[in-house]
Amino acid sequence: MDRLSAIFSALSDPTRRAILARLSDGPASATRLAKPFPISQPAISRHIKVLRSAGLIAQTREGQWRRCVLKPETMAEAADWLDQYRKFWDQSLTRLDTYLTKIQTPKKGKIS
Amino acid sequence: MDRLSAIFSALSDPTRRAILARLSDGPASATRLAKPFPISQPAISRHIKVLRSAGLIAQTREGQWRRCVLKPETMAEAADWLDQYRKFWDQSLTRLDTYLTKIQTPKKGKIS
DNA sequence: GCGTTATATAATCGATTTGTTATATTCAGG
DNA sequence: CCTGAATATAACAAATCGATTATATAACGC
Repeated sequence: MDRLSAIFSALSDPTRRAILARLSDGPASATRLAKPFPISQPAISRHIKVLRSAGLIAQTREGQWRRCVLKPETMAEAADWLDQYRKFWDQSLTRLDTYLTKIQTPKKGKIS
Repeated sequence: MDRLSAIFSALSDPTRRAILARLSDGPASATRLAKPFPISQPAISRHIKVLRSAGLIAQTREGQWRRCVLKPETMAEAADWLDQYRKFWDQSLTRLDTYLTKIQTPKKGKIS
């Protein structure tokens, strides 16, 4: 699977998004991540594996447990893709487009 | 399926992302959307259905064909979710931030 | 109405996903 | 070493996905 598909696919599960949300408060072990969820430990382990395969988190062995941390640069890849479309919904950003258009066409008249 | 999951899931397929990319150039019929792809018409029809169910596109009957258009506000929902995490990766400035910084400090200087 | 075009739906198939329980691995501490 | 905690893996079942072919629906032009 291509990288972007893996990222979006990993994000398409509410449990995994909740795990990411938890990790935005700081690193945590898999056991701690599992706590809020009514599913088994192996199920969480697989969710973690999906997130790791997509590059959204990293795990480092730390003695007995494994510390999970966010890899935000991977989320940025998804955000960058979506940003291609930002101009279609975010009128306020047309300020930027206007600015860029201006500097690209320094003296000529209408920008429209 | 919850809305955000449906959106990310719809975005997790390269064919569907290509369809959205094509629609960013303007509305198109299903047949026209299908043209670049080596898969059957029903397969495209289902991809369109997935995108429509997620709210990423809309279709309006237009005589014999159906006009597909982007619904960018739905993409904004995914972008908004990701933006919660932007602070984790975006230490430096985005283009917009750079622009806003520039106009806030009109003194000029290095463009780099 | 008829044939053509555009599109959706149904039936089906194989691959993937998500959960389960059971078991293995790996480390810490006595 | 042995026990227990933390985590991964295996084996399996049910659900979903993405593709196919065949068929249905709806509108157009004659």
